[in-house]
Amino acid sequence: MIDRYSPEKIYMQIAKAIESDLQEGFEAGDLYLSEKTLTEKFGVNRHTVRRSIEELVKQGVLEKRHGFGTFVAEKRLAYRIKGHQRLTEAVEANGLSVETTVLSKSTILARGSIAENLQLKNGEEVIQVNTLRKIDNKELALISHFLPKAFCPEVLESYESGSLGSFLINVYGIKAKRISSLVSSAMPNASDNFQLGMMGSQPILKVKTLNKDDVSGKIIEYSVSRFRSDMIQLEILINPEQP
Amino acid sequence: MIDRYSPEKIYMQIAKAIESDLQEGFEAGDLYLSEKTLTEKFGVNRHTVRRSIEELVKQGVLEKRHGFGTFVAEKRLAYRIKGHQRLTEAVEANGLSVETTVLSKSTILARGSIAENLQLKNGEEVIQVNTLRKIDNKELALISHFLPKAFCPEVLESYESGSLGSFLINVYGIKAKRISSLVSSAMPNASDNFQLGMMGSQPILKVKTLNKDDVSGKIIEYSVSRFRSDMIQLEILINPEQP
DNA sequence: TGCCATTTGTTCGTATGTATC
DNA sequence: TGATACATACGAACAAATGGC
Repeated sequence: MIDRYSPEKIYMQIAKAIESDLQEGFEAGDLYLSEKTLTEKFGVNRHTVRRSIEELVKQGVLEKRHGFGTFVAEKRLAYRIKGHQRLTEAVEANGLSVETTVLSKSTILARGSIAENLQLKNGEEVIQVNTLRKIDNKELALISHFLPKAFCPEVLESYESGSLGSFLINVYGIKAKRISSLVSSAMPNASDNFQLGMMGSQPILKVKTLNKDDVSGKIIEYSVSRFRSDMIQLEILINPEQP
Repeated sequence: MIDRYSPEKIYMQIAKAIESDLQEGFEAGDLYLSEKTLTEKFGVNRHTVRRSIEELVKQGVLEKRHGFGTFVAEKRLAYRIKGHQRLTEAVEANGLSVETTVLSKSTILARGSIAENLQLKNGEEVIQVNTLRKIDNKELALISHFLPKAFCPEVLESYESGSLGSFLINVYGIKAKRISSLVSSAMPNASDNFQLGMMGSQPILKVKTLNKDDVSGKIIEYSVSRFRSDMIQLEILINPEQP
């Protein structure tokens, strides 16, 4: 099963063997074989097996839980978010509902990129709201919203759940419209990993969004969203109605 | 220096120690201490040092080269690509030039997502061109272009370098216009890593783009770009000229 | 060219810690 | 509490890549 004289590293040979093994007798969510079992099956050291599993975890094929075992990773659908839609609208267009949890609310002082994006002076008060979005009971995104406090102080007191976009419409009659997004990709930090239920081996898609009041044109929200990359694709349509 | 009775793992203590060490006496690009030196400095096993370095590589703080050593990672600028621009235009707008290398050209038969996106039947001939884009002599992106062979067979024979967009203008008088992009994030495979000069610990930003002929409206190119996430941010402006 | 020292990469062995059920 | 499984750490040896001589 293992060719010790091959130029291909043993841990890579095992990783490939496990991958084809998975396609034959395992389904997503199944508990996979223990390190000990694999060690005996392939006749190698436990560290070598661990190295193989590490590769597959990095590829998103397997997931591990300390003290319990190794699983076959769930294959997740990718949701398409159209450029001009807000997250909630886009997902609901797919017939799914988004569950929003407010993780924290606080007042901070504007500085750096937040001040710059909201067009505020350093030191002006900003409301920060952190929310977790779930679809189908699976963590999808962590969003940090930043709003000028002078503009919508009620958010700090009254916003508890649901779409922040809807809240702004209901309370202020303001329809936030996205004017630009900055998309990048990065590895999640420990806190992101924890809150998104990730294993640390998959990247996140980071989207910084600027929303303005559709009527006055004033910037009312800057947000930083961190999406699980295994659950989302952003679809960007370039000026679809223009000649 | 190391507290063996702390609940914090030794490799994490060392990772933090190295990180502050870097801020004091090292600059980006510097060769860092060898594993052997660190082993002696911290009085731990080499595996433990390697585990610490692994963390920092994952964070993008350090980079390694087999047989040579460990480096302090370069801090790279993020280039902003506006939604409606082609890559070459956008980067040149920043006063930089893009170097294009054609890695391979071949004819393949349309199937799956390629057939679907180019609106071709399964089995129709498609030209695939793989290119590497560099800025400032640094690898930025790998792009796989797919074009219907019936439409532009000359690409296979004559396209050797430079922007593919310019080639299409020069030879056919056709201005390709991007109509949609699908953005996602993933870990690179071994080949991507190699060609982009990456170390395997950083994600890539994947952009699937559909381009049509501005005049006839016919779809003429489908491309899949893999950007180094440490060098690029995509800037998306949503219908900027509309009310 | 080839050899050598250095450095990172892989593999084995062993022991102990920690989480889960 | 005990059994099982993954996590951390130490020690040793050899492989593979690099750069200099």
